[in-house]
Amino acid sequence: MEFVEKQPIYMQIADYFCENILEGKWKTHDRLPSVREIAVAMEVNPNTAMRAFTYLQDKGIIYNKRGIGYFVDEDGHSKALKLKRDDFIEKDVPAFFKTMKLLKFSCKELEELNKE
Amino acid sequence: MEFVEKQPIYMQIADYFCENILEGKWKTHDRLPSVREIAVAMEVNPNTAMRAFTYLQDKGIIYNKRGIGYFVDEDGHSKALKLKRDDFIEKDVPAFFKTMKLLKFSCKELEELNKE
Amino acid sequence: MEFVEKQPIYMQIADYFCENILEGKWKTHDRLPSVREIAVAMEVNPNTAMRAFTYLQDKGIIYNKRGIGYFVDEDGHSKALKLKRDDFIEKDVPAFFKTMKLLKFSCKELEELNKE
Amino acid sequence: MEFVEKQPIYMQIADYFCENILEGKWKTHDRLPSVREIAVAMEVNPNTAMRAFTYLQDKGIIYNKRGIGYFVDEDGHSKALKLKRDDFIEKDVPAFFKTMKLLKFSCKELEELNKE
DNA sequence: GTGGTCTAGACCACC
DNA sequence: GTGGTCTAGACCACA
Repeated sequence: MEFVEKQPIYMQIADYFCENILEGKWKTHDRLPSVREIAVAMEVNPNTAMRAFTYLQDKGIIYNKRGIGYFVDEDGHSKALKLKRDDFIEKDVPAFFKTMKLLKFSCKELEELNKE
Repeated sequence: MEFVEKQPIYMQIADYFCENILEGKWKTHDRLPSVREIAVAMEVNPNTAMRAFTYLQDKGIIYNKRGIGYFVDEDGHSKALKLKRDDFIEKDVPAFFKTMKLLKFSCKELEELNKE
Repeated sequence: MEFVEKQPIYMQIADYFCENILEGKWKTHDRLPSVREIAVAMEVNPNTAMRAFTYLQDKGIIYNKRGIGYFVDEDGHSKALKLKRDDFIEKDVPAFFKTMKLLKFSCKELEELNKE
Repeated sequence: MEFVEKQPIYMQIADYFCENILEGKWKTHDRLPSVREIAVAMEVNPNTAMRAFTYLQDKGIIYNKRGIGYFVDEDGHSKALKLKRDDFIEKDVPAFFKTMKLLKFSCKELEELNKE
């Protein structure tokens, strides 16, 4: 049996910023909080916060101005959307359908929950 | 920010048995593997396996015959179903819809993935 | 005036492995030294060695087997070649031509040095 | 493994003046900017700028008139050229050929890049 | 033994 | 102030 691992903290931070960019909290060329601010606010080591930013930069979602900070990339929103959608389709959706099937959860029931 | 911790192992084991009962692998009054067997098979401390059984017994899904083992309860299947459905409806479904909304994921797209 | 920065150590380590893969010292699916071995051999912190590997893994040059080590990827050689060539063409070659021009260094002279 | 350290700043400044003399920006007996001017312009400690001049004076590329300033030597251009060429031939060219060989970079490819 | 994550804290260059 | 790199050392899961 394989046990489920927790998501690394730096990934959860990256996810957090991804989601906030998708929600429009930070728009193109907006400056994100500094590494140190995040470290304090999230009670995390600066290195861990940094790692989240490095990850997002690698993905082309944010960019860096030396000595100033990190900013949402021109294509940040769309890149974040693609990243999250791919993940959603690959992992979340199949798992969701599997559980639905296991619980004999009908699409009708699902639709009613959606309306609420 | 609060970080997501990993699910305790005993809960993952309890989930595993729940799912297998729902799938019909173990039916009413079937005897489940012994704590020791599970501990060996899953490479887990016997106490951890025991804790999973205690949890399932509390939920009325399995019962215990002293010195013999654990068995699926008369209502085990339905109780497991209810437990899982409640959890599904309370947590998984809202989270799923929230993500769908965030990603502008249409029901149509979802249906197509379901067909595949 | 902008001063030239030194290449980060982890990048120099990554370069080192790149070059050795190109030279054929490590071939496809060969296991590279462990993070700890490198740290000791190069008198570097394990984190720094790790960072070099993470970088090479991101580039698709090496891959990882959990608990075993890092290995040269199927396409590792070609990926490393492309990475290095792009860098060479973008940076080294223009700088080289610029210096040649500055020093009035003819192609003929260059060719003679090449023969030696 | 030995890691490459960055070039000392005073050497980078010396290089800068060498290049400008070679480009003809400063000709024989031209007065170079004062140590203080350089220090301000390059945001560098005056001692560092001074060290660059001392180095160039040692090489016979510039000379000093006490209380007036530094000037390009009679043979400054040719000495600078020799210095740079020697360095180019001893270090840059072999390194360049080595990389070319490693990357299987043909002379033909190089020529085409030169034309552009 | 392996890699992966994380903390604590340092030093650096750039703005 | 900002990020970038690096060290030292810890704990974890996996093999």
